[in-house]
Amino acid sequence: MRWSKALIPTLKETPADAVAPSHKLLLRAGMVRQLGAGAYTYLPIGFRVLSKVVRIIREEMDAAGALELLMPALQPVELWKESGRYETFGDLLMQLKTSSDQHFALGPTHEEVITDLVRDLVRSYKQLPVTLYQIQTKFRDEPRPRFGILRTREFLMKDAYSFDANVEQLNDSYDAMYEAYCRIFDRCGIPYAIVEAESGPIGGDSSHEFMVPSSTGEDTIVQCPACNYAANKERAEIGAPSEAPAIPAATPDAPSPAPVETPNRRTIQEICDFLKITEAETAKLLVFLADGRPVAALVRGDHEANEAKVRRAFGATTLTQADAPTIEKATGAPMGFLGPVEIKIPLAVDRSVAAMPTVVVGGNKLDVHLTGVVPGRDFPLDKVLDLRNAVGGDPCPKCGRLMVENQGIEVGHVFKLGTKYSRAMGAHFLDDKGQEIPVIMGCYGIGVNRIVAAAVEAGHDDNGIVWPLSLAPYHVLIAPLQLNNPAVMEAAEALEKKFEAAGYDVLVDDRDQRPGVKFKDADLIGIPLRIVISERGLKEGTVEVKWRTDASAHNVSAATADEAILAELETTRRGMENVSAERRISRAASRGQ
RNA sequence: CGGGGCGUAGCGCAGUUUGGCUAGCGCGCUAGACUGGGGGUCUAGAGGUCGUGGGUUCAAAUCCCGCCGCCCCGACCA
Repeated sequence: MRWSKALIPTLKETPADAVAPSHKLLLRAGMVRQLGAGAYTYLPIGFRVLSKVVRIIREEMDAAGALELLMPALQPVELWKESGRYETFGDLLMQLKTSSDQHFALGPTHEEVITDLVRDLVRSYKQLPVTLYQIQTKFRDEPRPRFGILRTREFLMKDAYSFDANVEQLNDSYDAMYEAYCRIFDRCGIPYAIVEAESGPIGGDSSHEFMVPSSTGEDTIVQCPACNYAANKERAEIGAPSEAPAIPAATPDAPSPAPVETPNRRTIQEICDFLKITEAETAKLLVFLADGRPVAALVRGDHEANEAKVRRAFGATTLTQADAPTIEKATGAPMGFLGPVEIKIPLAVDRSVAAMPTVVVGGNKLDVHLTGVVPGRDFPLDKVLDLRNAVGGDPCPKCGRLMVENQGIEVGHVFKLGTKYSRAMGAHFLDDKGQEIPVIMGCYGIGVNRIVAAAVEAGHDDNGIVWPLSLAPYHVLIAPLQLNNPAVMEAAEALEKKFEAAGYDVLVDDRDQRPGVKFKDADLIGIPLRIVISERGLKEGTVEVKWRTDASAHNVSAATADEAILAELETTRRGMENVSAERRISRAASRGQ
C-alpha cells in the first residue's frame, strides 16, 4: 500500500476533547474519528487494527471448538420482558419503534436471543455441550460515554454462550473459554491480569475478568504481590489482620458511651470536622433491604460497604439500599444519626469495626452521636464478617501479604450463568434419563474495541503508538527518501514485493515529504518496523532498519537487505509466539497440579 | 441525572468582559520556488450559516432568553 493512497489523516496537534492517551493517539494517528458522543468511525488503518483483533479472536474461538453465528442487533422487546431484564437493564437498553409501532431494542448483549434460539434447537442431551459465538456491534445507551473508544454507545463485542447438560460440562466449557481468552490476549501482545469478579448467586470462582493494567481503566482491582490472588475491588476478600486480635477484650472499667450534640452533622465528613477526629475513628450504619427485610451493616467511616458481602452475610438473594423513610420506620432514627447501640434490626459488623477499642457512631436520635462506644459491650458482636470493599494495604485472603490496588481496563469477562435464562425462558432438554431439565449456560464477552484502546494505553511513548506486531495496521513501513531517484524507488519496491510475498503487510511512504515528517508520522502511527532507503545509504550499500521499540536504527547490507530484514521479522514474530507458547505450557502445568 | 467547562475554517486557538468597518493567528490544504535525515523557508491562494432559534439595537461572534451538541468530575455501568 502507498501512503499517498492510504487515507491516513495524521494530526500534528491533539484535538482538545481528547484526554486519555489512547484517545489522543488514535485521533492523531488518523485511526478513528468521532461522530458523536460514544460513536466512532474507524478510518482505514484503524479498521485494519480492529480487523486483526477480530481475526485473532475468531481463530482462537474456532480452535476452542466454539461455533460462529450471527444474531440480529434488532430484537423485539418481548424477549427482554420474558427474561425479566427489560426492567433490570433499564435505561441502558437502546429502544426504538418501527413505523408500524413494533417495539424493538438494539441488543446490548444476546442472552435472550441465543436462549430463544437454543430452546427451539436443542432438545436432547446428545446435542450438548455446544458453545456459540458471534462478533457483532452492540448498543448501550451509556449515560456517559468516555475516554474515546473505551466506553462507547456502540461497540464491537465478541459474545459467546455455552450450553451444557451438567455442571461438569459447564466447567469444561468455561475452562475452554478461559484458556482461549488467555491465548487471544497473549497473541494480541497486551499485558493483562485475570481477576476474580463478582458473580452473583452462583458464587465460587465462577466469574473472571481479564484486565489490562492502565490508569485510564475504569475498574479497580486489588492484587497480592506475593501469591497470585487478584480480584475486582468489589469482589476481593480481605484477609484477617495478622497481629491485632479479631475482638479485643472489652475493658470493663472503660467509660460508658457519651452522647454529644451534633446538630445537623449527618455525614462522616461533617462529624469528623465537628469532633476533630479522623474517619477511621468512626463507624457508619447502613440499612439495606435483604429480600425485603430491613437489616443493618456497620462499617468503619473510611470504608465502603460491599453489597454482595452484606447480601451473603444475611443469606439473601437480593439486597437493595433502603430509602430514608424506610430507614426511619425500621430504626426509629433519622438518616445520618444511625448507630448500632440498641438497634432494632439484625446487625452485621465489619471485622475492622469489631477490632476498634472505641468508636464514634450515630446515637439513633436526631442531632446526637455517641463517643467512646465499645464494640462487644455496647453493641453485640455475634455477626462479625468481612463486609467492605477491599483497598490497597488490606491483607491478602490467601497469604496475608498486603495487597496493592490498581486501575484496569476490562477487556474480557467469563461468567457461569447457570440456569438463570434457561429457566426464565424455558430452554429445556431431555437428559439421558428422559427428564426435562433446564440447560446450563455460561457467557463469555470480549470488548474488541477495548483491546485496541488497551493496546495503545499499554503501548505508546512521547512520539506515538507502539503496536505489537500482531495488531499493527502494517508490519513494515518502507520510507524511500528521494522519490526522484530511480534507484531508491526500485529498492523500495523490491523490498515491498519481497515482504508481501512473505506474508507481511507493507506500507510505502511515497509522499514527497522531508524525512523528518516521514519519521514523525511513522512513529505516530506506530508501525513496528521502519525501513529507510536513501541515496546516502545506497551509496554506502546499506539500508536502515529501525524497530519502533528500539531507541536507534541499524544498517543492513543493501544487497541482502530482503533476507536480513525478513529474518528479523521472523525472529520477532516467533518471539511473540514463544511467549504465548510458554504461557500456555505454564498454564497447563498449573492446571495439572 | 447533579456539578464544572466549552462550541469562531479540517485541527489548535485569539477576539466576547466594555456591541462598531472586509472576523484574525498558527498548523494543515492548493500552486510555485528554494530546501532535503527528526514535523524547513518564502511567495501567492482556497477555505467561515462565529452550534442553533428567537429577542434587544442604527449595528450582535460579542448583550438577553430558549434549544442542541461536545468534554471533564460525580452518580450509573447485567
